Amino acid sequence: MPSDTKSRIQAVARELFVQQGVQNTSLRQISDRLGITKPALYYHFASRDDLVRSIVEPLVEDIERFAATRGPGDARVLLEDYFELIWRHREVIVMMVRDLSALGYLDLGERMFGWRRQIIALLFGDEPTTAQRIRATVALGGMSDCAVEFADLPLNEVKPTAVEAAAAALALP
Amino acid sequence: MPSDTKSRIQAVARELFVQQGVQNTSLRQISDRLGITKPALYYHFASRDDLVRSIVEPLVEDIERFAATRGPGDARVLLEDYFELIWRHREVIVMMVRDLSALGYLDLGERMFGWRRQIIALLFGDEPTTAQRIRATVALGGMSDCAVEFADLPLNEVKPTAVEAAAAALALP
DNA sequence: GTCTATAGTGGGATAGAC
DNA sequence: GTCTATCCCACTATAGAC
Repeated sequence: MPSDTKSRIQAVARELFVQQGVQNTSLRQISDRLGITKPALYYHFASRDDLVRSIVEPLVEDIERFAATRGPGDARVLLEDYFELIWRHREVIVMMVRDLSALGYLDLGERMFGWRRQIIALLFGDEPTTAQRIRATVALGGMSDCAVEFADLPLNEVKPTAVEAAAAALALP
Repeated sequence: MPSDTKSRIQAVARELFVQQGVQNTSLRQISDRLGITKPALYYHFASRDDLVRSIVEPLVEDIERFAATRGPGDARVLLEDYFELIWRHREVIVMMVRDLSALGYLDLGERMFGWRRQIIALLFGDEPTTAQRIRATVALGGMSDCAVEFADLPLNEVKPTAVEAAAAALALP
């Protein structure tokens, strides 16, 4: 029954963060919309950063599990599963990429770089050539852009073509 | 002779913005590094936003000219020229994408959407199918990511493969 | 063209009552 | 769990002397 106050705070905060950016959203705005006062937030979260972190965490955990638990396998299936992963989290991804510098304390820049390297390793092995890394960047970055730009379309109108384009960028057979 | 104070302010500001984000950089930091005081900046720029705008402007003008003055032509050449365009501006693009929400007052989100639509029109005509728009997003977004992620490599080590991957994503012959 | 001094604002955060 | 009241801080911006 996660409709307690803590969850409601997170829901409102996520909505405001996505709409207008993390930096542009104050605790005041969040508490106002909930009909409570600013200090009340501090009963549920130790700090503003703590609140932001709690919203980004599910995405981070999902991606890290994806990159860590997967073995080498069919590249096309990997692209499909990766697309579904970022599609599930596309709202938080919008929030993240639009405000990366505001989330600097989470080291997201560095960590994203690490995730991508792991996925490239699944595609091309531990020592990919520069050309392979470039192709993988077009493929993975392009799919991310699709999940963001076509966020309002149904998944099955976007995924097949996005995966097809990414596979072509990778020069998959 | 653009080594006057105004240009030096812009150079220092751009460097700090790229390094640590726009929102995370204060006028104080900029003036300190220049060895002048904060109010001195206001002699050269009407406001903080005005300074930021002056740094983003060259990129915006270049892209808008690119999208506006070009006719339909060879798609691969278009990809090549587009890549060189974003490569030239990759530092400011890093700054922009890492802090999009801080630049909300410049309407960059909306305008980027418009630029991309114009370039897609050059590739696929005025009424592209959804599939064409998805493929174009993978191609153009993927190339942008490359310009950012491989910013330290020489152009001719990145461009050929990035363009090749983008062309494949578009399903070009 | 640059300074000193300061106004004015808004944010995050805490103390302590209820 | 939520409130009132308040602190402290950093920032943008302006006024006015030099």
